[in-house]
Amino acid sequence: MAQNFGKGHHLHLIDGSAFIFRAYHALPPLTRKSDGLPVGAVSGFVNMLQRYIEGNTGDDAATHVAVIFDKGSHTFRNDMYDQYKANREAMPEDLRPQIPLTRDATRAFNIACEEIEGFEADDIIATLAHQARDAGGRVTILSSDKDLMQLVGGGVEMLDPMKNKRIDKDGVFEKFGVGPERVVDVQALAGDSVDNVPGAPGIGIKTAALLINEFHSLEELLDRADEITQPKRRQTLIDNRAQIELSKKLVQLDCDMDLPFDLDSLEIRDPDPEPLMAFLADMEFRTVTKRIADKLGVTAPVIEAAPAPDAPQPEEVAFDADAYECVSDAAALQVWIDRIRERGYVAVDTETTSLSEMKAELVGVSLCVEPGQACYIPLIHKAGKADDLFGTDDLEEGQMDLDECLSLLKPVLEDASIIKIGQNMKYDAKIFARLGITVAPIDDTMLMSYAMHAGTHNHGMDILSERYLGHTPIPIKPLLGAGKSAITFDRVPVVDAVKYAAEDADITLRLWQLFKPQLHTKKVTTVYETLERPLVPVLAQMEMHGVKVDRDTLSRMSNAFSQKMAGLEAELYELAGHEFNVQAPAQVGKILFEEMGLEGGKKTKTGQWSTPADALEDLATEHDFPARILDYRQLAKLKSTYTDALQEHINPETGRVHTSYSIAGANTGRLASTDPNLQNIPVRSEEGRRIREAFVAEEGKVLVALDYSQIELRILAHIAGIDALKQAFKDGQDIHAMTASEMFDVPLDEMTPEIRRKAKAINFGVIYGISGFGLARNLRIPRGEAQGFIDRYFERFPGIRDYMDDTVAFAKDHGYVQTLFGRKINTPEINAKGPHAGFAKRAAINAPIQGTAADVIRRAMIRMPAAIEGMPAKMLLQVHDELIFEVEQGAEDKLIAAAKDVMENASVPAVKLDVTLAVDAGTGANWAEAH
DNA sequence: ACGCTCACG
DNA sequence: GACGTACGTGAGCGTA
Repeated sequence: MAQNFGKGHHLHLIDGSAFIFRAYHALPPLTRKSDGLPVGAVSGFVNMLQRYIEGNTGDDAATHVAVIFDKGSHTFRNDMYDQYKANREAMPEDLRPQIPLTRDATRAFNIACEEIEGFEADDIIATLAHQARDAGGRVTILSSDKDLMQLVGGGVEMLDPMKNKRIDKDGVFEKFGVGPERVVDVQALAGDSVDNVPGAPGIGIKTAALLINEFHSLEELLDRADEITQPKRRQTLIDNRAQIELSKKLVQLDCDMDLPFDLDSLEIRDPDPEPLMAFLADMEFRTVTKRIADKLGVTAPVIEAAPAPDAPQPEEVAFDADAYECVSDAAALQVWIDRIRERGYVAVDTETTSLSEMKAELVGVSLCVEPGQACYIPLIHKAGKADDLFGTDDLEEGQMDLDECLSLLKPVLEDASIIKIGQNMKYDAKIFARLGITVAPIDDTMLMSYAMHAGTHNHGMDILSERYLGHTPIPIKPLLGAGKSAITFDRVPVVDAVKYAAEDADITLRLWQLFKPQLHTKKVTTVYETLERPLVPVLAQMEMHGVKVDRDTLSRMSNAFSQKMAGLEAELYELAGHEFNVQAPAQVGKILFEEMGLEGGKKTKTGQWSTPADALEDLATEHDFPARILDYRQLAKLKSTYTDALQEHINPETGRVHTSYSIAGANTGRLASTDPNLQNIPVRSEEGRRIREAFVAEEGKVLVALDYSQIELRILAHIAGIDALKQAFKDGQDIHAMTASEMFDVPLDEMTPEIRRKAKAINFGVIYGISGFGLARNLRIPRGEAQGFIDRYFERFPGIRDYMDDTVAFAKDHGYVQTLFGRKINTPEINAKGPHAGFAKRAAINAPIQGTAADVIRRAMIRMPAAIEGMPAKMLLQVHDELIFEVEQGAEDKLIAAAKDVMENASVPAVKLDVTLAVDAGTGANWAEAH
């Protein structure tokens, strides 16, 4: 039979099961309205197929494609080994009925869908890949399954759809340490716990690769096993020969199956709209049906609305960008304002010329009062085209006058009886504040999501919309472009802006309707209302105020650094004997470990030499070169990240630096500071600390810094109930010295700095979920000794061990951990197997401690404006356990008394701690002095 | 865009 | 000696 498939053709093989499981885990458990059939995974699967089809263009586009599925649970491998895949978890109940639907979905898209009883999908993929390769075509396998890596090579590649990463021969080598043709040999030795392939006990991928590379093949290795030098390894291979040979058969894919179809039958076909629409309508997917209908240029079928539920469901109204209204005069806006007053709430979104609120100009405002009913009010869109070099700055016709719009909106935005809903409302509130409007009261969908979902995903609008509304928002990129040719939003034509901007308000309103009741069922309403939402106006004020930074001080330091760096550079070239890029770790590593021949060099996972500071420090005791590299790096860091970059952030209008705090950035409840990050200004080194001298108080004022002393250890003492620690804090003792005394049986008056240093490291280690390895590395002591310290610590403070065990157990039970104030931090990875496991455990142990400390300072910040009202003082910055104020000279004592009181009592009345919270204060003309 | 390195609590 | 490890962040640089 003549076959057409050959050179120039490109076959895509999609691992269907992988798609299904990803779809299942990525989406909430959606059900079909009419009968409650679970369809979440089908919906995700359909979306992934649609996205795949849309993305299949360009040079890599497939000419042939098939989705390959497993069929039946019993395969020829079970006949060889009855334990094969025996420890697989059963398929979730609500996924099982969706499996056949994914086949239907594939066929509905007119994509070939293949499965064969008694074989795994991997075998079909292997056979097809070989056939296509032999015919001279290209093959891409869309999967991240390492079992398929044996197929790579000769025109066959893999594509990890999750990371969008192509895996070629080099990629396989990275994973297995051998080429694709020896992958099965390595797998046979290493075994696989997921598939329950036994392999050789005690041998993993690393050792297996070593052996195979030495003996060239598994067969030769087994025949010559007696030549292996390590006695234990030799015996293992001799004893387990049969098991290893069986393992190889289990992992070896069958690439020579008799297939009842040929490659030509997989040629790409356009979807047939009729059956596709019928399938989607049957699944009752409203949004995706409409989107695909638009793509295909057909009318979407009408999907019957579900029988009336108690509350209007957000997803009942399809998104329709053409339905949004462009408001261009006062009369039209008044209609919207009447509707807002009628309802008592409105979703608001602003469009501006910049992401930086202190520079951004308001370009337009969107409003939404009901799902699907949104408008956009364009204000200053320019008429000139973006690519028109002589583009005029004349305004486009049909826009509202800015002042007129604001004067109409102001009473609504400030009306105490109308809730203004936003996604990241701090941004919009600052834009309005600069225009004289104080937006209140507010709700914020980003913060609602953070209160419910911290730890599971981020809280940007795109991700929330996709996850919880099943709708992909219109992307901004095509409107603005990217890179150098990017334009600002005021250059976007009004017709396009309306669709994009109004949709954002629409999405925000729908998310609000969905999230609001969920806050109650997830029991985080109090967290949202007392720890998240009230922080918005407080942070907005701090950010707008900014901190004064002295440009001359920074500029002088930059120059001094430049000179020193030039000197060091010359010295380094001399030492190396040639010029090189001092800032490129790969080149530094090459000089150290190849040219100079130093020992102990490690490589990173990308195969480059690794040159972190601690490794260089060890080498610096013997050699000048690494010492000078360290000197250079410190200066380069200080100059580029601080003395140079900070100058760029001085706002020309205010002369101050305005950071932005993200409330929902860190999973634990901590804030994060960006643009610039003012939470990592140097302090630990003398040279770096001087940068804080550039953070100054205004003429006639001083800076005041107030910081919690040992707050995390105090919280640990409370949560874990460690009486000795509590007592020490009560007595105002040196906590690390006390720990050292307990552990090493040294009386306090005989304490040495060295012993205290060890105890301090252990105290911190405990907060981070201590491990012998980590402590050993930190203290640079042997691992056994470190483990000994930890054992001793747990012996003296048994409550700590209990806290750790209980916390991990709680996380495994509930999928989250909690702070003392009820903040939930989700721990989706806690039941993971493998290297992920330890990571998740330590994060779970740390989160309640770090998170409670974060809650405490949040409460203090929220109460601060009222406590210092009337004082000539402003709160400027937060650095996790520290607050920085600017206050008129003479008023500092009064401020310190008031602010300290708020901070020390921040936990009450919600939580009464067994330990007191102590706050240290400092003042000065600049931050270095105040700290 | 991503990995490495390093600044902070 | 199977694997990789202290917790939480953001920014600048080099390399692809």
